Amino acid sequence: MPPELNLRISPRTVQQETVGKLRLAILSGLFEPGSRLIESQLCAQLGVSRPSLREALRSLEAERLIEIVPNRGPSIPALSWSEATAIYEVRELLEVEAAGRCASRIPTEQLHELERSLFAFEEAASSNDSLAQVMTAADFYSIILANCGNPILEEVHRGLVARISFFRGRSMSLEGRAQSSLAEMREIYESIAAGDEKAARKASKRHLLKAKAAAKMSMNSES
Amino acid sequence: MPPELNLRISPRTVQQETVGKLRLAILSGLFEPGSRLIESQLCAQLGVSRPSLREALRSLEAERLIEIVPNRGPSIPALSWSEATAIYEVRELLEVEAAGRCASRIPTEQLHELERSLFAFEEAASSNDSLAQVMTAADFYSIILANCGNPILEEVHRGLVARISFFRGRSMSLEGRAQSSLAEMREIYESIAAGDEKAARKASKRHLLKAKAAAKMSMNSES
DNA sequence: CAACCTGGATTGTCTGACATTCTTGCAATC
DNA sequence: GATTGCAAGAATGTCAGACAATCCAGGTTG
Repeated sequence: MPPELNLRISPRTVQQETVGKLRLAILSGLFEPGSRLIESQLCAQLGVSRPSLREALRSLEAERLIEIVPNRGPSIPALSWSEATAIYEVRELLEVEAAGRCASRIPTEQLHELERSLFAFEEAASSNDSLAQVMTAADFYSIILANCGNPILEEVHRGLVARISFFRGRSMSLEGRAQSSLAEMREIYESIAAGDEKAARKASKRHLLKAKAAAKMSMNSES
Repeated sequence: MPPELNLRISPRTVQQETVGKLRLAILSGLFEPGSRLIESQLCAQLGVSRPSLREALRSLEAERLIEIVPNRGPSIPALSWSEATAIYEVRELLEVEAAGRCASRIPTEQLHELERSLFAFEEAASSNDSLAQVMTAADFYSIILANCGNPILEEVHRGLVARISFFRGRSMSLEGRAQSSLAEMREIYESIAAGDEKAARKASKRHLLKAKAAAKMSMNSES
C-alpha cells in the first residue's frame, strides 16, 4: 500500500475506514436487500483482514445497516413498509423536537452552515444524482440535530440516519419529489432563521408527512 | 405467516456471552468511570481470545457503554450531569409516547407480564439490592416499549437503557427513592391497565420528572 | 415423493506474531 | 527547579493461518 498524504488529526484506523466504505456501499444500494455478505469476499474486495472486517461488521450491525445471525453471518436486511412507518413516526418525534429547539438557540455561524447545506441540496435536487440528494439532505438534518442543544437527541437520530437515507433514496427517485422536498426544507430553514419555534415544528412535521407519503408511493410501486 | 412463537434456541456465541457479561459488569459499577480497560486483562478474566473480545467491545461501543479512542483503547466514559439532563429529555420524548401508545393496544397477556414485573420491582425496592432494583425497573419499561406498537421506538430506547440504568442506580441509592418510584410506576401501570392513554402519558411524565430530580440530587451530593 | 445423508462452503474462534502508538519515568538542559 | 527530550515498556492495530462447528445444496435411498 502506498503511503498516502494524511494530515488528518485523528488517524483513521482500518476499522473505521472499512466501516465508512461499507456504509457508503450499502447506502448506494450496491447490495441487494436480503442478500448475504460473505466475509472472505469482502476481505478481498476491501483489502483488509478478517478480524478487522468482523469488527467493522459489528459496528454496522449496531447501526442496523446489516444483520448478523449466528452461524449464518451478515446480510442486508430487507426493510418493509411497516418498518418505514415506524421509522417515520420516530423521526417525527425526534426531528420536530429538534427543529423546534434549534430555532431558539442556533448560533449565526451554524445558521449559515445550514443555509449552505440547503444550497447544496438545491444543487443536488436539480441533478439526477440520487446519492448526492440523499447525502445533502442528511447533512441538512444533521446540522439541525447538532444544534438542538441535546447531544443525546443527536446521537439517537444518527442511529437512524442510515435507514432514513435508504428510504429517502427511494422517495427521491419519484418525479418531482426532490423539488417539493426542497421547498419543504426551505420552509424549515426559514422558520429556524426567524427563530420561530412553533413554525419550525410545524414545517418539520409537514415535511415529514409528505416525505412519508412519497416513501409509501415509492414502495407500493414496486414491491 | 403463522404467528411464529419464538422457539428458536439462540446459540449464544462467545461474542454475545462476552457482551452480556461486560455489560452487566459495567452496569454493576465494577469499573471506575474514566478508567481504561486493558484488552489483555479482560481476555484473561473472561477467558476469551482477543479477536472475540474486540468484537464484543465494538458492540459495547455502539451501545455507548464504553468509548474506544484509536490507539488508546476502550475506557469507561465519565457521565456528567449535562448528559444526564439530555438523556432525561429524550427519555421523556420516547417513554411518554410509548406509555401512551401502550395503553391503547397492549394485549392482556403482556399486561400480566407488566404486572409481574411491577411485583418484581416491588420486591427489589424493599431490599437493598440496588442492582436488582435497576434491572427490574429496566424490565418494567422494556415491556412497555415492547408493546408500544413501534419496534423502532423500542430499539432506540434500548440504545439508551444502559445509560438510563446507570443513572437509575445512583438515584435509587437515595433514601426512599425506590419506594416513591414504585408508587409512580404503579400509577403508570394502572393507567395502562385502564387503557387510558392520556393518564398513561401524564403518569409517565410525572415519573420522569421526579426521577430526574432524584438523579440530580444524587449527583450533586457527591461530585 | 419424502426423508436422509454427505461434501463443500462459511462462519466462530483461537493462537501467535509484529509494527505502530502511547505512556511513563528518567536524564539532560536551561 | 522546571521544562524538555528521550528511551524502555506497555498496549493497541492489524494481519496470517488454522481448525472445529454449522449451514446449505444436491444427490441418494426407501
